[in-house]
Amino acid sequence: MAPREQTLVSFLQEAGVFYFSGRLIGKGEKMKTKEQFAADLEKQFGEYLDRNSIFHLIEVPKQPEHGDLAFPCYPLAGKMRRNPALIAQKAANELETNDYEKVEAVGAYLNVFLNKQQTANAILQKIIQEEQNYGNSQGGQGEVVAIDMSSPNIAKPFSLGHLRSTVIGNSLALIAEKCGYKTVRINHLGDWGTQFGKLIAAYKKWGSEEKVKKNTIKELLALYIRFHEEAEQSPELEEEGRFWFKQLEEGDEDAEALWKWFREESLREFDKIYKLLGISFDSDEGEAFYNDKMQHIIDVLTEKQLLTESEGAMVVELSEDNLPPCLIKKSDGATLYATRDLAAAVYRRETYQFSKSVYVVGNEQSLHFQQLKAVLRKMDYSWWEDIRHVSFGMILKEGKKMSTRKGKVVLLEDILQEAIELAKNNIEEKNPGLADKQSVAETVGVGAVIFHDLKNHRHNDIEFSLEDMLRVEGETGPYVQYTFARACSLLRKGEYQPAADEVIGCDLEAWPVVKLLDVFPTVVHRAAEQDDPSQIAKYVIDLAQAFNKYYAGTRILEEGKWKGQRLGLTFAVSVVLEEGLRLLGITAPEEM
RNA sequence: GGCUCCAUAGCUCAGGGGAUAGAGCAAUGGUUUCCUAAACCAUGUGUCGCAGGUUCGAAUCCUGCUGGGGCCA
Repeated sequence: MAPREQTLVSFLQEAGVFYFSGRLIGKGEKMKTKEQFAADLEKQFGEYLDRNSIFHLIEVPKQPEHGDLAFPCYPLAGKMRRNPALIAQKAANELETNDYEKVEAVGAYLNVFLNKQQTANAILQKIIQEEQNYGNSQGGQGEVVAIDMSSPNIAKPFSLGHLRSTVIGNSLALIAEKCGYKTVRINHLGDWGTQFGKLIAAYKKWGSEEKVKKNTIKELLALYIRFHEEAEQSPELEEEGRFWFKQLEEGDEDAEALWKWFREESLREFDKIYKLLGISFDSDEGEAFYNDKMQHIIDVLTEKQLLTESEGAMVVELSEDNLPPCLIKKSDGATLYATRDLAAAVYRRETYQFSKSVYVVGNEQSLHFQQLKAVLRKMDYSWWEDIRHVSFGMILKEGKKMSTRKGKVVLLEDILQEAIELAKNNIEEKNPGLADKQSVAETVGVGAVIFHDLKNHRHNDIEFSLEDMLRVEGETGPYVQYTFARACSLLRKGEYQPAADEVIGCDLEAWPVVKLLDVFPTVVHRAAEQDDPSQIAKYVIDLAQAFNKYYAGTRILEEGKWKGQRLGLTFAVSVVLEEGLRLLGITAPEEM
């Protein structure tokens, strides 16, 4: 276990939160009840199982008719040499029933039903008091997480792969912040490489300033493609490209001015997307930034005698790690990705003093990151362990990797615009009186695209489907947003005022909702531990489904003694849905 | 060839030792004089890729195999 995680665990334990076998149980009534249940069982079975083992065995049944907590008696059967069903039966009879609503033996299981009034009141009060701070923790206090995310290539379209990196990285940052960490979002732009030599050459031949200004990415991409097409006929073009890259490397004014200009214009276009996504960065120091920081790396490697020569190139041998050698310098003296990333890692460590450095980069680069860590370890940087490659699957088209070539790419910006357009049509159709239609449409359209990306585990490849991305019904972002908007509408119409001292009860219909609300902090922790935003996306769907079911069956605004309580529940749901969406980087509109 | 990831309903995916394997989409039918129908309800579907092993118990853990993706030479 990494040191950082140890601090987290010990902190949580101090705070009264308990951590058992990777499962984090939030502080609160339910946990106390689980503890209590374990203690009660220990009284009966202490000579066969200790309390900790009992606690482990207790589970939350999938079927509600099996109660809120359950204890399987199979393990006892072996030790006691008795039929497990009989053990369960006997335990049910002997268990003090006044602490629980109901205790039941079903087969080998001992099922326990909690006191709904009491439990619900505790959970709902907590949420009503804490509001958006519900689920916060302080495990990362004083620590910094650096997150390498997005990192598109200059002069190329913003691909869907970069979208994944962007939204996953942003969500991980938000989750880390909720756990008390400081974060640094780094946009490691692909702004260097031989392709810029080619681009400069192509621009000098065929480019137009006006066109590039008007439509930067498309124009630059067209120039790049034309360069490759023409180079097939006239190979001397390649030579020209190399010449201009050399000029660029040597600081030729003309070349540098063009490069800077390409970079700025591209960034300006990317910013439109980032603005729509609601994401900003703390640093956009890309590959070029490390040009003057690589020699230092080579010096250190040389000094530590880690470099070996292989076919004219300089490499770090990693056979002891069962890895191929890491190329540091090519035979022509040019440095490589690895060298640049080493320089970046060192720079980030010195600049941010991170306790964790995360790279949200595709699966296909996992070997590269293994090598990076191995080399850092050999360089005696103790923090090599704090580097984490958070990988994700690819976007596929017809089962294959999407090709960026030939200009036949789907532009993210077009997808976003289409999603927004669709949302706008829906508003016109369903809620034409809505104020601020455009901004709600943006929120919902963008929400659909982000949620679609985050709802499944990062590791899975995604088959590209515009239809799926734009879907707004079922397990989607707009579904959750809609549920939130409905809850807000109820609170407005019911003129809900939070009353901290009011006791909030719970009927049978609301119980599944309450149980889900209780579990939110646990879900946030799991998402943080596993670097997995999909945990939160799935949770928020579950909660929305549970609330919609409740809504369909119960008249929340009906006058009467329970109205205030139903609104209290509605408020708690709205708080958690909004916060859950926020952690995914999605805004929840109050009306839609 | 080496390393790695994946395989669950027609499709997209949950579930990561325990009770009858679940959602969404798609299909069909129903629900609005009533809190936003982007909703809710009902109906059908499974050799959990194959074969062994561990266990009282395996979709879940281990090994092997098959098929697919990716990375490296």
